[in-house]
Formats: sequence, structure tokens, C-alpha cells
Amino acid sequence: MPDKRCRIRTRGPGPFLVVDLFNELMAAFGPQAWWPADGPFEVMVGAILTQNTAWTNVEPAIVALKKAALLTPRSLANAPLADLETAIRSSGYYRQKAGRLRDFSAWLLQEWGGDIDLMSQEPTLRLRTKLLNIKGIGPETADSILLYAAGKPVFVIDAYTIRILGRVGLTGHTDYECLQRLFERNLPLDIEIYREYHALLVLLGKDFCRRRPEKSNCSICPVGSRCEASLLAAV
DNA sequence: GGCCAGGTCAAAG
DNA sequence: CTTTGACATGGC
Repeated sequence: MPDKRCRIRTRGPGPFLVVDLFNELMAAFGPQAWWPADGPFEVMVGAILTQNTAWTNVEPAIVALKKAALLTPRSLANAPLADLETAIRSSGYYRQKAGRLRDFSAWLLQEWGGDIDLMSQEPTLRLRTKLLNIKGIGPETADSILLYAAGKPVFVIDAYTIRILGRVGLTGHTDYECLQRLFERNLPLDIEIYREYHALLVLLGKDFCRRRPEKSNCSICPVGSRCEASLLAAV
């Protein structure tokens, strides 16, 4: 149900279409096959570990967890915090994230007996609310878990998405839920499209977002970062 | 050496 | 309701 509070406008050369951007990105870069992980539990662990952290720092942490046989809900929930901290040190915020991983794993066990398939049968919005009630799981992490681990059609918004939209001229309500609705309103209800689109936005963000020394009128990008008037030809 | 990354939470203003 | 600080490592 559309929310009247979500008023989003475009400025610049022409109307901005969510669908056009997806088509251009897909044509330019092709499918990304996200999320890079071995199974849904690993997806969820990765979603927590990558919070405000480069994926290159997350990978060694996942490997270390795997090597220490800590990559199951039960072992993660029961391991000494010190062991977790050691394993995930490379991912940064390691004390905080160790606690988050353990709390989340304990929740998985308590709510669903550690059965992710069972968890995934929960209605989407109810599951989302439950995830958000866990300390350390915010909207992006929750939605990443829903989309990439539980197979729910939920569009993930991240810092790249916000920056890119700002750059192509989007103004107005740019908070998480409004932007999420913008995408969900304009796309077919299709998990694969949601998955690819978010992956492509991250790719675009990495490859283009900070390297264009053009001028910017973007009010969303952080001070000091550069934007350009158009990204792909269309926007 | 400085900047920043696939955020989140709590404490102020 | 909006802004700010803390959390931390590793790559460029």
C-alpha cells in the first residue's frame, strides 16, 4: 500500500524510471549471481559481518569461521565470544559483531530450532519485524537476509543505492522505507530481479560512485565525494 | 598517512 | 524528529 508520506521527485533531464536503470545496468554488466556464499546460513553471517565493511575484509572472517567449524547456528551460538572475535577479527567491529552473530544464532535456535527452511515459511512482514527486533539487525541486514537467505521478495536499500539515486536527481523523502517502496512499486514482484538489481547497484557504486571527478549538485552524497550529472546515458 | 567500506545503536540537540 | 559518535580492520 503506497504511503502518501513517500514523496519522491526527480530533477534533471527527464523522468527517472526504475525499470530503465535496471535494464541498462543488466545490459552493461550482466547478471552478478549474488549473494556470494555457500548456503543460507553463510549468507546471513555475511550480512552481519559486512555491515559498513568492505567484502574483502569479510571473506577471511568467513573462511576462519569455517575452518574453526563455527559456521552453524548451534556452534556459533555456543562458542566462547573470544573464539568468535578471533575468527572474525578481519571484518572490523569484531567485538560488536561477535555478539551480534551469537545473539542472532541463539535467536535462530530458539525461534526455529536452527531450521532456516522453517524460518523461511514465516510470512515476510512478520519475519522482517522479528529480525528487526534483534539488536544489531537493522533494515538493510534484515532485508538482505530476507531476500538472499529466505527467498522473500524484499528490495534491499544500501548506501550505494541512496547515493546513486541522489546522483541521478532524486530528491524528496529518501529514507529507507520510501526508497524501498519506490523500487517495489515499479518492479515486477520477482526475487531474481530484486537480487540482481541490488547486486548491480553495488557494483555500480563500487566502480563508478567515487571515481568520477565531475561536479555535483547531489545533496545526498557525503561531503567531499563527487557526483556527476549522469551515470549511464539514460539517467 | 588519510579515507572509507554492501550499518546499527544510543545519546543528545 | 534529526544529528552525532562509537564501533575496527585492511586495501588503495
